[in-house]
Amino acid sequence: MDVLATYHNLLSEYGPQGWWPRRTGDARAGFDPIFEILVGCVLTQNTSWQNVEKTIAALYNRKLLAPKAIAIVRAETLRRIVKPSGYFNQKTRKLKILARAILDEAEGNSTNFIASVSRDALLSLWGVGPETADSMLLYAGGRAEFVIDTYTKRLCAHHGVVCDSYDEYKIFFSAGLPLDAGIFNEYHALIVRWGKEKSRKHKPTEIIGERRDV
DNA sequence: TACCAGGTCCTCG
DNA sequence: CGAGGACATGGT
Repeated sequence: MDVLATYHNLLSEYGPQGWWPRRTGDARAGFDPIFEILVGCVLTQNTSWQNVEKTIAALYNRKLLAPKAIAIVRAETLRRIVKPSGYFNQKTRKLKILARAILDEAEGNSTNFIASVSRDALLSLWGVGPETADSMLLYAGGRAEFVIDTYTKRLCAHHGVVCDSYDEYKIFFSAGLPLDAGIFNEYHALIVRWGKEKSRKHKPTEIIGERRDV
C-alpha cells in the first residue's frame, strides 16, 4: 500500500471533506471554537456525527461551548444536552473532566491548552484514549498526529496491510507522508468518507488507491 | 428489526 | 497484555 498515493487517490475521488477547524470563527460570548473541536472529539466516540451535531447545537444555544461554562453547569443539565450523542453518563463526565483540565492547566484558554499539552497528559484524562487524543492534537492543535480509527484499519486491511496496535498503524501512515498537519487532517477525513461509502448497502466496495502489493 | 456510528474503560484470564 | 462486555442514542 502506497500511503501517499492512496491519499491523492482519495482526494481526487472525494475532494476536500471540510472537517475542522471550521470557519465560524467569530468569538461570541460563551463560544470557544477550539473548545468546540475538543468537545466534538469526545462526543463523536463511537457515535455518528449527525447525533453529535445535535448536542453541539444545543451547547451553542445555551452558551455552554466554553470550559468555564461546562465546568459549572449542573451535571443533570449537561446530561440532557449530551443525551442525543449517546453514552450520556460517560460523556457528561468526560466533558466535565476536560473542561476542568483546561481551566486548571491553561486558565480556561483552550487554544493555549491544546498548544502546550502533551499527548501523554491528554491520555491521562479519563475518557481520552489514543484516537481522541490524536484527534484533539490534530484538529484543535494543528499538530501532525495521524488519527487511527476503525475505518483506517479497514482501509489498511483492504490493501492487505494489518498492524498489531494503534501505534503501529500510526507509524505506518506517518512514515509514508510528509509531516504536514494539513495532509493528516484531510487524509483522516477522507478515510472516514471512504469508510462510509464502502459500508453503504447497495453500493459494493470499490477499489480506491494503489494495489501494488502481492 | 437488527446493526452501526469519526472509542474508551473496566474486568478477567 | 488481549479479549470481552458495558456504555446509549438515532438513522437506515
